[in-house]
Amino acid sequence: MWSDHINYYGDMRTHQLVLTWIEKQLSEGALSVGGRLPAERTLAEQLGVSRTSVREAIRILEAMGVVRAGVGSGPEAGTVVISDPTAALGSALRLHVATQHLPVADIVETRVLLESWAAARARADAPELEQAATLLDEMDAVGHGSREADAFLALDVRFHLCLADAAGNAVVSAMMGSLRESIQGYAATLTANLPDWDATAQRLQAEHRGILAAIRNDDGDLAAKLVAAHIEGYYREAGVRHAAKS
Amino acid sequence: MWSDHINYYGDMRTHQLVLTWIEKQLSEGALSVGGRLPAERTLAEQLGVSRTSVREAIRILEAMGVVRAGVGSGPEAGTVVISDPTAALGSALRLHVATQHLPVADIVETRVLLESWAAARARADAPELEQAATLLDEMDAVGHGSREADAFLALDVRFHLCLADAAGNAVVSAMMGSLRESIQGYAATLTANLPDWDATAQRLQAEHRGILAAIRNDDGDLAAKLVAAHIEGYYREAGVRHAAKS
DNA sequence: GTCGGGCTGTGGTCTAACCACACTGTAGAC
DNA sequence: GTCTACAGTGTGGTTAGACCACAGCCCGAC
Repeated sequence: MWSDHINYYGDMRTHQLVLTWIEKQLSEGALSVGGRLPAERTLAEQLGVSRTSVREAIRILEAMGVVRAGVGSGPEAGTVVISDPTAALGSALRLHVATQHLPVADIVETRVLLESWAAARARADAPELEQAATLLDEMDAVGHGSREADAFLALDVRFHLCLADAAGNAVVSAMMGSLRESIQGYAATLTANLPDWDATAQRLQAEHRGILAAIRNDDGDLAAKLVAAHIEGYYREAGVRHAAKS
Repeated sequence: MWSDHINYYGDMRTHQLVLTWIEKQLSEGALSVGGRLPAERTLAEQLGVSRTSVREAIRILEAMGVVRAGVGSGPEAGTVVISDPTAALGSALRLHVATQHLPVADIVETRVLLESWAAARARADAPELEQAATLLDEMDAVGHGSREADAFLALDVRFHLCLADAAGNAVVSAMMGSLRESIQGYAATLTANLPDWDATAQRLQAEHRGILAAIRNDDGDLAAKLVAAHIEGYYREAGVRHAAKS
């Protein structure tokens, strides 16, 4: 039966065999986003492995943001193929930050790099800019006080992601989102260091509008400079010495 | 006992509970790189879950490049904490490329972005440059013929990683390595498109030396330009229209 | 026609067992 | 005394089988 096939993969661990099979299906287009994997029991029987091994492979894919598992029956149930690269990169980066082998400073630096590039490259007529403008208005609308800082920051994240999306590079967008996610918990605590949140929020908003205006004026260089200053300024104010490499 | 604790995490899936516990240990420094996780059976008992769930969590960490599992006994055995962000990002990107939701063009573009930045920022006296020079000599030494192209490309990967490391940003290095890995299979087939591999290899080597010289002369801007031209030129010659976004 | 309750198929979890592996220590041969 | 062979021990790797919760579906009672 499939024993020859198994032998070909030799010393590969069982769940890796399942992963290879699924990745092959994806590459060949037999599985695509929105499609559903065979049921775990079915897949196990098809590949001649135990359900446990199939589940381990699916767990990995789930962690990678490639599939989503849902119980029950119906269209929302089963294991369906999605595509959420941000989730994968984000949790990976977060874990490695936890091991303290990825300095937060390097993450901030990379974020500046990616966002500057995105701002410089964003198209002035990108539809994402409309959404970005809406988000800025919402940020103005949130009340004052430290309690509201979280809401402000949540909108801030989406604003920056909109700018990244406007550059039209899915990889850069995903990486930016994951960088942001990986230090989200970190950034949230930073607001406590700020002497005057209201003043900071107003300054950030002014900077946001300056960046948006620069992009809409097709002044990519200016937009990139403003973004870099915006991010670095925030972390510097909150007490992170990230650019002090020397 | 731990039931209160369990209730706190409420609807969290069991393996996520294990993941949370391990990540907490990492954050607190109770576990660090080189350390060993408790044995699977022990951990299962400690956390009050089944070994299955513990294994699923460990599988995810393994896929993320956070741990390495080894059978047997002795210092090399057991589940030990490592830190290989490149592995995580690489396989994640590769999988999403397979779903065709991450265009190869975007990956190449991002690679140009990151490598240009790294070249511009690399220190002229970085020790990694020595290694890079050695790699160039080795590339010269490999024989001609398409059979040797693989060996050449393998050294080429390491050369570019050296340059990235010279910039001193772990996140950028990891992302670069993962980008390269995610399209490795893709890039290998590209050489078949080349009309004259020997000529291409010689040109690449000349460009490599030019880049290295620029970095050593502290001419970051030139190095960045050369790197961008180097990468884009290769893919263009091999038949990838990646910059043709318009 | 509407409501209720089983039926079915999905992932989620657990238990218990076995295997392969690599070291470790000890008993025996020399 | 030293070396060798081998059983012991602890590790991850894998499997089978069972049970649960969930969500949709279908059919019968009313």
